[in-house]
Amino acid sequence: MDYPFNEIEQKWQRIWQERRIANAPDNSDKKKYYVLSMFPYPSGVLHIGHASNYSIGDAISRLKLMEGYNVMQPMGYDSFGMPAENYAITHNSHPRITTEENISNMRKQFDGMGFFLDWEREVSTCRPDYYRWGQYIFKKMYENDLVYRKKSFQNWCNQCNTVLANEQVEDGACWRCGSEVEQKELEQWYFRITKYAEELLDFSDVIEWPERVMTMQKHWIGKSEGARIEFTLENSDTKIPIFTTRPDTIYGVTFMALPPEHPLVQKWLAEEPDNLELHDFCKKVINEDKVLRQSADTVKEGVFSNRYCINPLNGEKVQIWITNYVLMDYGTGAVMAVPAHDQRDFDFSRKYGIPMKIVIQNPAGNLDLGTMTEAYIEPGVMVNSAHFDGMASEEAKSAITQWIAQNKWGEGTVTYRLRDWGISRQRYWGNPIPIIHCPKCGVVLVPDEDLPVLLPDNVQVGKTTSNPLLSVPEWLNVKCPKCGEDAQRETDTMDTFVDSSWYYARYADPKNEHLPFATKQADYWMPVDQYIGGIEHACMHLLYARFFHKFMRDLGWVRGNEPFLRLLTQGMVLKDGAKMSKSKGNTVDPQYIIDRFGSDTLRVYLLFASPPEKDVEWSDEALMGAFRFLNRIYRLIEGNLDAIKRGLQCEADPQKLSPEMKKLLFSSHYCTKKWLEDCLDRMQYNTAIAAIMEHLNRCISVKDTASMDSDALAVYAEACGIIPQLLYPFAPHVAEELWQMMGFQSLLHESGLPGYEDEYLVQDTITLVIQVNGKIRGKLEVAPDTAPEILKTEALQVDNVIRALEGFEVVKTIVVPGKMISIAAKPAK
RNA sequence: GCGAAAGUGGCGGAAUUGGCAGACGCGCUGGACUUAGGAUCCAGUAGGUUCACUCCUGUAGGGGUUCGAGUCCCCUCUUUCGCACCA
Repeated sequence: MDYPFNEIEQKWQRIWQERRIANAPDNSDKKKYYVLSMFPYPSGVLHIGHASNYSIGDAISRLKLMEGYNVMQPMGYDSFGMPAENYAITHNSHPRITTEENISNMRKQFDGMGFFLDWEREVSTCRPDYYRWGQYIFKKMYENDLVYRKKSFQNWCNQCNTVLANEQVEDGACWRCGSEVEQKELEQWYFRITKYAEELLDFSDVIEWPERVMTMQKHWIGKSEGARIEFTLENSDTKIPIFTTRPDTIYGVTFMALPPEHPLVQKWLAEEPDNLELHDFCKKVINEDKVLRQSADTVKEGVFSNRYCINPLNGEKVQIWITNYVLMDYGTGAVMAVPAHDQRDFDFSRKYGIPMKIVIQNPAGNLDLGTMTEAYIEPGVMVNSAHFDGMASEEAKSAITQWIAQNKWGEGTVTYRLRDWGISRQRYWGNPIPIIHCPKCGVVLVPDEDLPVLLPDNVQVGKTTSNPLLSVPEWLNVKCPKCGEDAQRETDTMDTFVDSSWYYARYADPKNEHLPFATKQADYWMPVDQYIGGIEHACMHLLYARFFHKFMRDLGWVRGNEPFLRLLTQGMVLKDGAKMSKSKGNTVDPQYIIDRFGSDTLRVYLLFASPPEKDVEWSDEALMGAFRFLNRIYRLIEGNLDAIKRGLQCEADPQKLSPEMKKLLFSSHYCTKKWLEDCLDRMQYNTAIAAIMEHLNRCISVKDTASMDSDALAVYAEACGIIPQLLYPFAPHVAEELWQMMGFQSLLHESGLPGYEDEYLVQDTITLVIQVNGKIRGKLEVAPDTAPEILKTEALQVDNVIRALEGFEVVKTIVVPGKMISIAAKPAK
């Protein structure tokens, strides 16, 4: 018979709810612990990935609860965005309706898992009581010069009518509809995240983040040190600033490389309408897929501009080329090309026959233009570089930078790969940007008292070819808050990553009607102690949230520099070696598992399969193993309930125990110790569960409880009695049930963490291994405190050791306390 | 191309500080039981050798350090991930 998981799970879910165990009070004398899992997009179905992710968070929460913390684990929905809008379109409905339906469906499934979640703190980003404060934060950023509008070239999909991020363009086509992506010059709203670039590189205030994530962010931010140098356009005052990390190569500049988007190039295009070569080239390059164009294997191309600029250091005339390999939005958008010492410039100059000049000689001194097959990019000795000749090139970097600064040609500077964050989206289902465009006053912020700018309901999503917001005149047309004249609302909505950049703070004070959250609440709850989510957000959500947090800190809203102290990047649940997805048809429905085996079984399976940060391959058989495990526990306790209950009233005299009971006593304490280390220090729940299994096997192997004396009963009851406590973080329902069956009145988390005593971990005898020349040749049962000299003597008397030493003489004997005796021997003469 | 991580039985994984490799689970083999169940219980399960004791081999491959290496060092291979014209 299977244990009645269904009944048990419903019962305890009801009791937890009635007792409000997951509703964390804001004012408590207890220390807080804030556990957060990344909130889901409300697809309407809880999938195995959610179940896995949230089972980890739940285990952590319940452990911290047992430890005595005031634990908050909230949940919400990332409900704005294209998926929600498209879902509504395909279901011929409105996203507000479909989203709320989906949320209520997901909520039921969450409840079925029995997660410890504070639903009174629920947030949903598409609800006005939440997005209002996103608009408020936008305004604060605007007022602090962190928001600006910029015209630039963007990936544009004609079919979807919106800007696409680079990663949403596949082989030059829209990832969603497959139509060709164009480059469109658009005015877009940007967040000045680069202002925090330097600070975002600093992780000294996080406690435990995966090295991998920090490295990814550091690479993404991509700090490089170099110099900004101004070249002057020939016969003109126009300056062309460049950025280089190699000022030591400046005497080797033979051409200047500009991208077609460069303002100077745009100016020349306008000046020379008949220059077809230039026009065709620029048009072609600009319309190329950004991703393709930026790939390293794209062939370098360019056209000569018929113009020159002057190298300020030596006054040399330098050809200006328009090329496809320079990026407008990195550095200054212009490159001083040094073909002899940069591979890209080398390739380009060989193709177009541009001169080269060696200015750094290799250590062998044999670098020669005639024989070079690739650029020499290593350090060396300066040559052809005026008074810097003879200097080591590494040294020359700073010397030349100084020389440049002294002569006011430029200065030493730092550039980041990180770009400002384009947050404009030309879609309906997102947070409206609280801006009004007035013909007279220009860009005007919507006054606080008019927030939120509500999304109008009466749009027909998917029916218009442009942003649906443009088709709602009563929403679009407003009076300017400043001058009262006719004006229009901004129709761009915000990237949904904006919504998720501060939700963790809203949970601290989710119902606040006057502020995003009160500082008092934030002071108590922030920062998040443990954050859990997928690694795919390493350079997006996790970076954006850190940026927001630092901004909110600068406003005085939060203390501390980091939003997430500890980060756990959980693995995925795979099936047939691939991520589960509807299109592949390899999904497993958690509800199906819960109905047949219960949520406790699903949780134990997921947590036991591997350490939390690793991927797990789904296995029906292994799931059954988890189910059998819980059944075995249930049978053990239910079947021996009388003995356990009696035993709980007894105290054991350790001196009077049989060897079997001594072993059981040891097992209880040893298992608890291991469990505590695995759960709290290492967060490795698979081995914690393995420890429970081992202990369970030991308990089950003890038969005949009927004839036990009171000492044995006490030990037996303790051994069985700790199991519900140890099980609680992983299978809370059945743990509570068994705990109650044994007669305890309290809820399990109120029992505190189980403890162990060192005195019971001491064994009468221990087994030492004897090695001869690194190979195991025997074992020795001894008292733990046996002196090393005695061990050495005894080891040499073991039969097998004697045999192994025949014809050898002992050179050295090493005793590793509690572990082994290692004998080194060499052949006897 | 650059950078990072990883590679352990038939499978998921364990071995925390260099100290009994394969804990625990799945699967498999043999047996017991019968309320015939997605059951339970017992025994076994890295490979080879042996009736058995023993012995030999074994943590991707090769070398090294050490009394002792899955663990540390060097080289090679494979896989995964990230970045990929960032001047």
